[in-house]
Amino acid sequence: MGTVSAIRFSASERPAELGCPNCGFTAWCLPAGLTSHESKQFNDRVEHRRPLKRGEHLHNAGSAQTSLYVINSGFLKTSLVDGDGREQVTGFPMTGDLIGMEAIDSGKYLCTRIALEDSRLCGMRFADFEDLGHTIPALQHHFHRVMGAEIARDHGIMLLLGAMRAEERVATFLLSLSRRFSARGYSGTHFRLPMTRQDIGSYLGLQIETVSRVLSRFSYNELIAIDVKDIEIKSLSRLQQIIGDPETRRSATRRTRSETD
Amino acid sequence: MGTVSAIRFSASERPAELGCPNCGFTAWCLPAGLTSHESKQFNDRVEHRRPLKRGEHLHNAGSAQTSLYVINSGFLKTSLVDGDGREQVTGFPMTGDLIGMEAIDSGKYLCTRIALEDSRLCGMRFADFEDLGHTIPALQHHFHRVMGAEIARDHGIMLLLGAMRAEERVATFLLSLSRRFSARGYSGTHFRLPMTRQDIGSYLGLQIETVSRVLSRFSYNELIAIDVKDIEIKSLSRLQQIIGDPETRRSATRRTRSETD
DNA sequence: CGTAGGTTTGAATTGGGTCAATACAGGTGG
DNA sequence: CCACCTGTATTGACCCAATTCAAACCTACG
Repeated sequence: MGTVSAIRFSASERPAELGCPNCGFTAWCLPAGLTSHESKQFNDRVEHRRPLKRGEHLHNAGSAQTSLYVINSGFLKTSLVDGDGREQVTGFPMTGDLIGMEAIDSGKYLCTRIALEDSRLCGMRFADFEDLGHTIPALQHHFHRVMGAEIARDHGIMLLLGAMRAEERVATFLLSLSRRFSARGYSGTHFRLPMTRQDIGSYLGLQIETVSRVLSRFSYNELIAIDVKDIEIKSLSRLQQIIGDPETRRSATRRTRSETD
Repeated sequence: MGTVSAIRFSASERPAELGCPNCGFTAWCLPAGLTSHESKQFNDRVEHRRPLKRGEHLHNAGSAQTSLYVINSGFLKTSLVDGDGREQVTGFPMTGDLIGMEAIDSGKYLCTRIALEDSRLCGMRFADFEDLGHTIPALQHHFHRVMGAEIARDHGIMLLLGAMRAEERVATFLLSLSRRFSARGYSGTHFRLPMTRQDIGSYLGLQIETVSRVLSRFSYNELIAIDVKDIEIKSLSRLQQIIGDPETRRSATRRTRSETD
């Protein structure tokens, strides 16, 4: 469960033509549209990491090293623990996501990151990353967009936590996962929830019993089919309607199918 | 109430030796430690803005121009409005704060920003800002730290919204305002709340009645003295104890002074 | 195959929301 | 100057969505 350490290959150890095979950063850089020369520069700074096993911590809150990571494959959870031992899950980063940006200001990670399933990731020291940005404007710009997107995402979660009812929160969560799986080429309607009900509850500001009950209700009303962690979304549109519609809210809340009864 | 437009002075219109008098950006740059030459480069790109009157919108959600702003003086509120007209206040930026970063990704502001009191701000087009970053590494680094700090702040609010009870939220809010006023040289124990109860409620995920009741209770228990918007914090430490302490929570919740009754 | 952690479901409880009435402050115009 | 009005704040009474408490029930893995 300890923090894993980075493995840095020297140029000689790693065949140059291989680059970083299936490197998360390489994929992450694609939208930036780097030239092959820039791409090589970039690749040389990447710290390749051994895989994280399920349950392993990438780092804990307060630890001092400041690298950014891109998830190559897998699923993590990001959580804060406040002074009183209360946990708040702030995100579930998956393949292609950049993580660790909250550490830039203080030089310490402020949250703990744990693998929800066996994962692989690539890291880069933030100082190196910033250096590259100075010589590769496209990279810099891409980085700024990703940080801006993270801030926008966080604002969306504030809306969820501050203004939505339990069913809306769960529906929003499922739709968000659906979109993220779709964007990565997986099915957006049939997938496995890699996190526990506890994790979902913490993320959504709900108790586990509430999460469980809402999922059961959605299942009863045939919006989804669910077998513990295996979920199939049967109607994206009806799930979407749950959010913000007081009418739909009422009919889906009670244990009543929309037509019958 | 409409969006104000930027005024850009040409070099000839604006006396070079004046720079930007009391420019928010100049102050914002201080921690970056720019040389005077860099500072001048920077200053030349700042778009000076006319003051915002109380109630005026800096911009609305969806508007396309993407500048970053530093608040020179004053107080704003940042809020999202979702499809169903629900408002979520995501922050109360004040003097020295950098705002607008959520627009970098999509090129559109995702939230509305309104002046809570007469304010002045300086803006800079994001593209200009990024250009300067390429030639001034210290500026770039400072910007990254500020963005990272914003992400960290947002995570803290998620903890507040997802895991705290009403009294803890209000106590956290008051302490955060106290710290921010202190950091700017104002009193950290006696200040004016520039926002309405409605705004506070939206920010904290509570109804206005709840906000009002919690403040009344704090006042009854002599943690604070409050006259509508004028607030005096009588015990920072007891306010701090509210957060996360179930014992204190109970005794402060009921209308009972800690000793008497 | 046993057990610890995770999940579901029911019943009782409650913190905060909703509804309603009143109070109050700051304009505004006569 | 006062009378009026509008938006904001406070307070009380009641209610309900979500939590808490409790009891099975899985199911994964050592």
